[in-house]
Amino acid sequence: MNIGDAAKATGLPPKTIRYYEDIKLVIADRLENGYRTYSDAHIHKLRFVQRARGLGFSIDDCRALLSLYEDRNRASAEVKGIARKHLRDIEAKISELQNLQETLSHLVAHCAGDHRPDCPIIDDLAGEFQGMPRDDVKLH
Amino acid sequence: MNIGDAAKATGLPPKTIRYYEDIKLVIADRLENGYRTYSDAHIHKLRFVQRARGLGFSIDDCRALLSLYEDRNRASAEVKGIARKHLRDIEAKISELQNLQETLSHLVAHCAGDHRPDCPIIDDLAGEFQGMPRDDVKLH
DNA sequence: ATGGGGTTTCCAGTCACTGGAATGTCAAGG
DNA sequence: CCTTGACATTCCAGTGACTGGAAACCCCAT
Repeated sequence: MNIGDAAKATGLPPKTIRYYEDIKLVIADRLENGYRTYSDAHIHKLRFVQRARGLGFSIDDCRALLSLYEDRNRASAEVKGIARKHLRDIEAKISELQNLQETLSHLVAHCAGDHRPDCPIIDDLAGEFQGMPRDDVKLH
Repeated sequence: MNIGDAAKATGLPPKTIRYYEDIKLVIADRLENGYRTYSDAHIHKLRFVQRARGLGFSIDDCRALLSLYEDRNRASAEVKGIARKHLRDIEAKISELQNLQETLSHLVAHCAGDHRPDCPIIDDLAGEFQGMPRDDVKLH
């Protein structure tokens, strides 16, 4: 199985598979002609990485998870630790984005969005509130 | 006002301010000795960009918003358009992250997280469900 | 004149790829 | 046997938005 078939089997682009080899994440065997060749075990690992990336794990997380995956004697606590940390990151990101969403949707709601130049969005970005006049900005 | 004071006034690191000049976002004047010098108008623009970036607008968005900010005759509709698109992006990102969160928190909840090797997180990443045995993965 | 802090430029690195160029290999068809 | 086309290889560069570091320059106080 060479790289094109591996790409079809995993859904990863060939470029990405080569990249994963470059960074020593999943290393293929080579045929005599120099072509990469993929066994079922390789395909499994690539799919594993693909799923982990799809869940937003970093490449370094994937590296750790992959080595835990290959270790029959690992403790599940290690895996859970990585996953929990990632979950916390996701939750932090969500609430950060929700704050942005709230701010932005207020701004958008209060902007007439017509031909007139008055715009609360711009005013907010400029740091003016309650109709404070804007400093005259000199354009050069 | 040179770059260090501009940094203090805006909260942006000097490196970032230089970078913004590099990409022609906010261009300082120069003193005879080659030092950048910042007027109040420059500071306003930098703060404007900082706020917009803080709301997650891309540099390209910032560029557009900044030129609208400088245009007294702009229509607020343009600004609203940019902000609404950004809001849609944020909302999409939030729901994507919420899906991840749900999946991951289920997985974490079902993982014993102890010394034993059985781990539903790894099993899921490996693509196995309902206790299907894992293919023997040959390690090399 | 010396020291310390600020400033300049330029180059490289981050993360996880992605695009493109130049070259090499293989199987099928004429 | 030769060509064609689809695949493969490597290497280099670019993405976004900075950030770190090196070498050199400038200014002010002692």
